[in-house]
Amino acid sequence: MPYSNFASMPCTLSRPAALLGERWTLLLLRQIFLGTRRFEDFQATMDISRSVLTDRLNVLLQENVLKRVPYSEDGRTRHEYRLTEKGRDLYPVLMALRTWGEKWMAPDEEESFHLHHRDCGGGVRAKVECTGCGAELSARDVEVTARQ
Amino acid sequence: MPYSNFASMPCTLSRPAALLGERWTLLLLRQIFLGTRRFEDFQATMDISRSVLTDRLNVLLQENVLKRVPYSEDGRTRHEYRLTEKGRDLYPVLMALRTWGEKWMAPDEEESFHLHHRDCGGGVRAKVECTGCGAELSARDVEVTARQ
DNA sequence: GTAGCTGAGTTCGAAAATCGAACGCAAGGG
DNA sequence: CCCTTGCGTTCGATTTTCGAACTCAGCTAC
Repeated sequence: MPYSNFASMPCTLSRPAALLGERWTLLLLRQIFLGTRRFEDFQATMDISRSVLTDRLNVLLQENVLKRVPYSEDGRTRHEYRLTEKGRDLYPVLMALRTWGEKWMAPDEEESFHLHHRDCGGGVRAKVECTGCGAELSARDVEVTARQ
Repeated sequence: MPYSNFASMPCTLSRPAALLGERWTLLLLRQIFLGTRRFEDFQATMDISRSVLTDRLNVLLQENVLKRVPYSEDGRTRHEYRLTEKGRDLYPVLMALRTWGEKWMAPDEEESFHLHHRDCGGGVRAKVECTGCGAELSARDVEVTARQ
């Protein structure tokens, strides 16, 4: 099976993993969550090649993670890339990566940006929770019943 | 900046994103969390090319996400790939992908495997939480203070 | 009106990553 | 011995990515 076929696998983990597991896609989403919206700005801040950037943006548009929104500047109409609701819902994925990165890849390093809850100023952390009892879960607390 | 340089960026989100954003890596981790441990089994279930599989396993070994553990079978010593504590801590990342996949990529589809909390039988869900007040957070509840 | 600038891509040859198939190798079994 | 198994390595062909140049539309200045 080529990599691209995972995009159509009947598995709710494989398909997101294949989509976000393409080179640049996670880094592009990071940049978007940090507020970048325009082609030129992605290109400048990430130093990605323009053709690959075009491709990744188009994939995310097609998946309805991003939308192109027109706006005016100097009387000219341009477009910017913004998250859809589906895209905004990827926030836990990015935060899970960051929570992991803070714990395991930067023990005594300054964060390059700081996040806090608007309402109370608290920090931000991703976690896995039981929908039944509300307990926080680790891999070992969870049983897998495979169907394939 | 080439893609690989993100591996040394001083950002606790970029570096995990660059590591897990390599092709196959997320799918490989999925397979590991589902219990696959041996080279041949990865190769068979994912149909990844052997050389790339070798490379990805080595990267994850080097990052200390996986460890090679000897075991005996038929009196022969072999090795299997298992998660370290650092690796097990990636669980929220995978669960965040799955939570997203269930909501947005499979509205009326059977799950290909089922997960439940050993203790109470409940379902599993990833979320982002405020470390101050404990509220569940979405992207819009969080303020970013960039330092770069 | 025409020359230049700017944002947003497109094109294309070179370089890197991935693929698949064959090969290597060590340990056991027959 | 020769065969099998698990686990890789090697290598030539294909696919992706890279980087630099090119295009194009809509202003802005002259």
